[in-house]
Amino acid sequence: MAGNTSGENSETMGIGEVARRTGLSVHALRFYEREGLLVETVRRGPDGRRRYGADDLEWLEVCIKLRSSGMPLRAIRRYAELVGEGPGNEDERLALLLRHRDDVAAQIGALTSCLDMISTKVEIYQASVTDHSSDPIWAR
Amino acid sequence: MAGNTSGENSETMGIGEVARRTGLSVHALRFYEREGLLVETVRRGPDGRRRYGADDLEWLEVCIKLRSSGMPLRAIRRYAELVGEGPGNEDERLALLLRHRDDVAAQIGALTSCLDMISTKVEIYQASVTDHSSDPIWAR
DNA sequence: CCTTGACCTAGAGCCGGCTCTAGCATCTAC
DNA sequence: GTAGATGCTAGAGCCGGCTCTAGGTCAAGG
Repeated sequence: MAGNTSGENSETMGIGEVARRTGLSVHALRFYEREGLLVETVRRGPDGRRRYGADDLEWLEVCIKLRSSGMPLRAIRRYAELVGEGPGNEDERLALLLRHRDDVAAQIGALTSCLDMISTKVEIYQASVTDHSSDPIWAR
Repeated sequence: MAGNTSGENSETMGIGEVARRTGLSVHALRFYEREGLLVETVRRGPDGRRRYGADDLEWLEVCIKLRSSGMPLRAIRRYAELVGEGPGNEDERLALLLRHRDDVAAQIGALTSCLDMISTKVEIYQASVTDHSSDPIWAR
């Protein structure tokens, strides 16, 4: 059996295992690394293959959350750079996070307003589906 | 003065005016029409130019809300088709809206969880920025 | 030995959703 | 009658974010 495919609690994982655990594709993992999202490039085994540790996994989960909340790769890269530079730039990290927090809050607000509209339409259509006489409602 | 650029309450508007009012670009407006998002193709003036009515504007606002909540153009097109077919397919419109409503709710859920993570980090960094002694915190 | 499977790099390709360009028509105001 | 604004079409281009391909390495197992 090649690699550590089924390694449940191995100290370091191959890229396939990380893909399984994070839900990212191996392609995406290599892509993220090329794009500089990973604080430091992943360590390699003596065979030149990537070996991920638990810390890498944790950081990837952070990246995934940032991405899934719409942070562009550029910004995540910047954050990773700041983290990689070590202590001393907490103010900049904070500023970046605050900006993104506002952004996410705004997204939630916008989505909530969309949800309202959709729910209103849903109610209208539910009425027109159960009660056929309300067909000619001017609903779109 | 060409067109009805400043028409505040004109019965029909040119594409530029609609762009101003919706925030979409004229390019995007023509693009949306080509893509079939507009229920029926926009009426034209005798000069061959698009004339938008208040109903078009309302529909565009719906499209904008659907788009901004992440509904793909394909789905909006489908919804527009259903609306364009007139009464009789309310069940299908409803199904489509319900699917999207679930989707939006899920998005809000995901974003809220991201917001939590970000807020946690914000707190950590706010502490480390005000209180310099907490620098060596293992924060990322 | 040879197959299988996990992994590697470099780089091309793709998809959604616009955005922009070229080249032209029309209208109004000066 | 010409400048400037507004509009038209067809189609090319762009950007972000992956995704996939080609061609190869390496280790274990049968």
